[in-house]
Amino acid sequence: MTVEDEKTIYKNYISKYSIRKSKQREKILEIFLGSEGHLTIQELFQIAREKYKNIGIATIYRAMKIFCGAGLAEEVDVGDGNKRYEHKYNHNHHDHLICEKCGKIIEFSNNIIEKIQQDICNKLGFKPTSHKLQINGICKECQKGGNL
Amino acid sequence: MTVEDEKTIYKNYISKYSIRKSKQREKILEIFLGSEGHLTIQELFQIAREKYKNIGIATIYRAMKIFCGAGLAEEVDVGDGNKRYEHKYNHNHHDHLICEKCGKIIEFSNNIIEKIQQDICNKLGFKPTSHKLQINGICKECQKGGNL
DNA sequence: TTATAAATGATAATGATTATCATTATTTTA
DNA sequence: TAAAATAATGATAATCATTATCATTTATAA
Repeated sequence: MTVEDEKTIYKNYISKYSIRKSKQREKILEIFLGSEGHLTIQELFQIAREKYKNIGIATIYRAMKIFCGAGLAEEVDVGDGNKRYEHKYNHNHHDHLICEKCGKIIEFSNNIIEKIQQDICNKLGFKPTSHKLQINGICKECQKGGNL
Repeated sequence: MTVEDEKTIYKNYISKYSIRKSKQREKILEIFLGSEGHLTIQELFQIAREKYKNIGIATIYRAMKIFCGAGLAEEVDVGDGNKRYEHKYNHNHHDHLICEKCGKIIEFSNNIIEKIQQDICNKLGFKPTSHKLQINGICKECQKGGNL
């Protein structure tokens, strides 16, 4: 079961770096693992508040940073001024289509694009560590006027 | 001469939208047109201050927004928390390699990548309005330890 | 179990951007 | 051309996401 794998990765990570465990952080991990999509800090905070009345937003920030370090989460910046987080473990690299009307994020991936990027880097002697491709536009549903 | 073309575009644009002319904004336009690279608001502000002692930073923000509207400038967000501006007139679309050490921005473009993006959008019924591809990494010079 | 040091929650600080507003400058029009 | 109308400016307050601080709580090691 994937969630168990991810929890194991988390446990190994905090053990390796002498990070102490905390009930709050484990609750945040559960919320994150149980979520789909690309949640913002604010969204995670609101969900966490329902389950842990006094949790502070700083704890969400701190936890997500740790999950990113552990390879479980990845920041996604769609340019709306909010950091978002998506699952990274067992998820292949992908790119994003972002609907400017409804905010929906559609994932896609393409091997040829990846390959060309590698070639370009090789040619320039540039050592890539990460890359992102975002296409902004209007999704199929919103073109029909579905989401106004 | 390209700069003259751009000034003409600017004049036509402000005329069309009943935007009044201002010495400050014209100075900012000159600085922007005379610059290479991808300047931030702060950088533009500092240069403008040298030539126009009392200019306010809000005026830089306002001017760059107008230049974007006129199709002369385009915002570039490399994820460092600062908006940057590059020339748009007579510049084909291109993507960016960003060096994580020295901050250098290298431009590139590739027709095949563009074509594949179109195909993906067509397949999904997604109507693209813009897109950006950024590759982060270490540039050739910094790999040699040149920029530490 | 006690000493230690990390984690938390509240909130202050930061930094980029936007809004506000009195003043100045540009246009319009009489 | 002069006066009226209104946009632009500069200073600065407001906003908003994120980070830092710090007293208190909690987890771990001795």
